Amino acid sequence: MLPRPQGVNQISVMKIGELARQTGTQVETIRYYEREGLLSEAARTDGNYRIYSEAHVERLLFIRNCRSLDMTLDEIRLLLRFKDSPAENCGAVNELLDEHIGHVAARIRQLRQLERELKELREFCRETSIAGSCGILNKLSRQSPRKESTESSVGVHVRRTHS
Amino acid sequence: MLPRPQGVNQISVMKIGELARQTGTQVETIRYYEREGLLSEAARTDGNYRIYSEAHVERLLFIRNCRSLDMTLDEIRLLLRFKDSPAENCGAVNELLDEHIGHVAARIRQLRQLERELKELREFCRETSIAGSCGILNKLSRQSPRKESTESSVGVHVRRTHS
DNA sequence: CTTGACTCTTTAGCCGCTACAGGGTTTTCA
DNA sequence: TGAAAACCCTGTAGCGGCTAAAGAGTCAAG
Repeated sequence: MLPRPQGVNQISVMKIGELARQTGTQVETIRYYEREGLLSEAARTDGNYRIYSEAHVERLLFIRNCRSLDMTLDEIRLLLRFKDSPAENCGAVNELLDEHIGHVAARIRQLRQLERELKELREFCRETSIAGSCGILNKLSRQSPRKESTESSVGVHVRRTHS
Repeated sequence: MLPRPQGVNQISVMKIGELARQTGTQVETIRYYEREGLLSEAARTDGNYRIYSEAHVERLLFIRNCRSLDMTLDEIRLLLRFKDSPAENCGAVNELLDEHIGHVAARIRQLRQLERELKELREFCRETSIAGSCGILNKLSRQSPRKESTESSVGVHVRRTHS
């Protein structure tokens, strides 16, 4: 029923695995986006397999692009709404992007400060010794926790360090 | 039975709310740390209330210090183990800190790159127009998603932009 | 006809909390 | 003294953005 998937392009109807391959997305992530309403519900084959076209590739690439720019799914949802109504004014798109840039910049400032503090802390134990007299452990015990910068308490919407 | 909490210090036995106040921690967070084994199980009053001493204040401040330096609970667990066995060599403490500094530095580099890309993207729609011809939306549709830097795919353990 | 690759749905887990709901205990104040 | 308020308890669910796994169905090749 469906043309069988080839290694390369020219296919315009495909199953989820091929969509995943063409966009560098995991299959589960695609289904997740569908549940979240970023992708509309796909048509199905007789065997209940989702089927996609080039249009889905484009839309998913859009989403993945936005994600690789660290936008939230909510932000992406908004952008998609504009993409879907091309007659509207795109001022809000610019606004969203400017805000997002602001968040990234704020997070960079936070992390720079954090880096300074960590390096300062590291200086407290230049030489390896026993834990009981380790300058780092002692410093960590005594300092009072610095409060998060005003920026972040104000809701910078920028995540922390670890992944 | 317990001396009643005063606005200021000198109290050495307290309930969870006072510990929370003295350390700037939420009550639920303290109970969470206990569940996670960062704080040992607290003694209880007749009425089943947790009771804490100065030692707990110190330990919790240590934890909150580490958290404000964006360490994971796993990292903190390791540091606490060293704190609890003062005879051991603290080389691993230095190592952990160096690694953590590396992660923060890597995340800063990633975010700088991200900032550059976002600003570049922003240039595609200098003037507000209609969404159908918005340079930003068009660019996002066409570009193929840049892969995350090798650093992050290698497991930099550094979170993304939003919070 | 079997094997194996693919797909389906549902559910749970990751991290570090945070926020309930629905109770019990203690303190305060009239 | 008694009622209300403030505090505490346990247990469970939710946040975001996936990821993984269980258990079953579908389909194409040899």
